[in-house]
Amino acid sequence: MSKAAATRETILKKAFDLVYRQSYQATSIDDIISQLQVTKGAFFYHFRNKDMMGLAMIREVMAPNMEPYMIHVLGSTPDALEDIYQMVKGLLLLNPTLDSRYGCPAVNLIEEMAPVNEEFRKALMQLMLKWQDALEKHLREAQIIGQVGKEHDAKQIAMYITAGYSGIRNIGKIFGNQAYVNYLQQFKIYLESLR
Amino acid sequence: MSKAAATRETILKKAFDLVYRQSYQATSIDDIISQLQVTKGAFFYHFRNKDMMGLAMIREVMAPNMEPYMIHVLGSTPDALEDIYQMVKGLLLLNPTLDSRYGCPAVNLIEEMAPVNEEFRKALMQLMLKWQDALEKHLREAQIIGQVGKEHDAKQIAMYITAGYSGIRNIGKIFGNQAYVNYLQQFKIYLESLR
DNA sequence: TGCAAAACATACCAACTAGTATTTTATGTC
DNA sequence: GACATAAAATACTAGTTGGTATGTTTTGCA
Repeated sequence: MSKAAATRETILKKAFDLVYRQSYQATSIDDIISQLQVTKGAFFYHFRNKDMMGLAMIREVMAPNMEPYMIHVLGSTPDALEDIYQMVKGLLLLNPTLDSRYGCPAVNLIEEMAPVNEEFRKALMQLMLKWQDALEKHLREAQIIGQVGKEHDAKQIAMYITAGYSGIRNIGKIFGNQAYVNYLQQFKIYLESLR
Repeated sequence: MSKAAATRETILKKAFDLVYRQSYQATSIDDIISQLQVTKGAFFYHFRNKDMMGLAMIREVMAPNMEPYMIHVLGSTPDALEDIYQMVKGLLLLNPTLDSRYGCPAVNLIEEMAPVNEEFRKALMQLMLKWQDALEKHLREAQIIGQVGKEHDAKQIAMYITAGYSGIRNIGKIFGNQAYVNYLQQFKIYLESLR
């Protein structure tokens, strides 16, 4: 990787780091560059403005980051519903980069930016669709091999699962990790009802 | 009500209005007062600083506002689970003051402020607890009269329901009202599994 | 009716914001 | 090694922010 590409990448990664803890709008460009050996000239050489940087952050940091935990993890056990349970449990309790206090980077950005910036909304919708589509496909395959009842709507279930995850990320911000533990118990009950 | 109390109230209500659409941190004091016949002197006479106003807004506008739709509505049909379904449906699809684009005022504020301001976190936790406690009580009564299985944990279900609601408010910001309709179908299935 | 306190109005400030204009340095290519 | 361009550094600006200092008006009440 060229030095220029490395500069661009460090900006995006530091931005992601700060945005996760402070929100996008509360993270200033000065915030980002002051924690790196990067000046404002470099920042605006690589990005036309702050929003272009934010969109690049979604596509080049957040999208690749989520794949292993939200998509590739599906298929790691013999049981499809257990896979899904483990995916959510992994995200909530086992992922060392995520903190109940700060929630989920994607959920946070949707909450903050979708209503006020149409380009962010679209980019974040792509992110969420990638997850939902993977879940839907996983559920359909489970229906074929008899692990999930054929009477259920895979697409709807996929959306319901992501909604539940988003929601407990919100509740977790006020009640902490204990909310995750309680949620997972009810989530398990829900998943079992799909067999 | 005294004129001074009225001034205070209009500030809080206009703040709520703007915060709902723009978020708390993106709503400036100038924003609020410029849309009213109120000056900065009046604002800082009634509130020590912006955050004290925000906390007053939670306790004096948001908390009373939520009660009819989130608590008193429980008990309006003969069936406890139908009550809960209608409550969520009412919030998502029938409430004219809420918009899928902007989500739910309480969920938004939790998402934004809980991680960065401990006082906001506590005030919002009280808000959420009031809802969860009402749901829990409602579920316990339903268990006694045989409308909900006694094997279920009412407190956990109450939290799970609020998490689901929070989550679909998030998803709704990117997919719009159609997400609400889909969610409600799955939510109904979940509720029925509790009988 | 007088007067103190409450309620508000006005003018201001220092810190911070995204973004620009201009200059300097690094890098690859012939 | 010359030269063009990419990459980055520096200094600046206009606008916005929460908050303050100080002055004026309104209100309740002795």
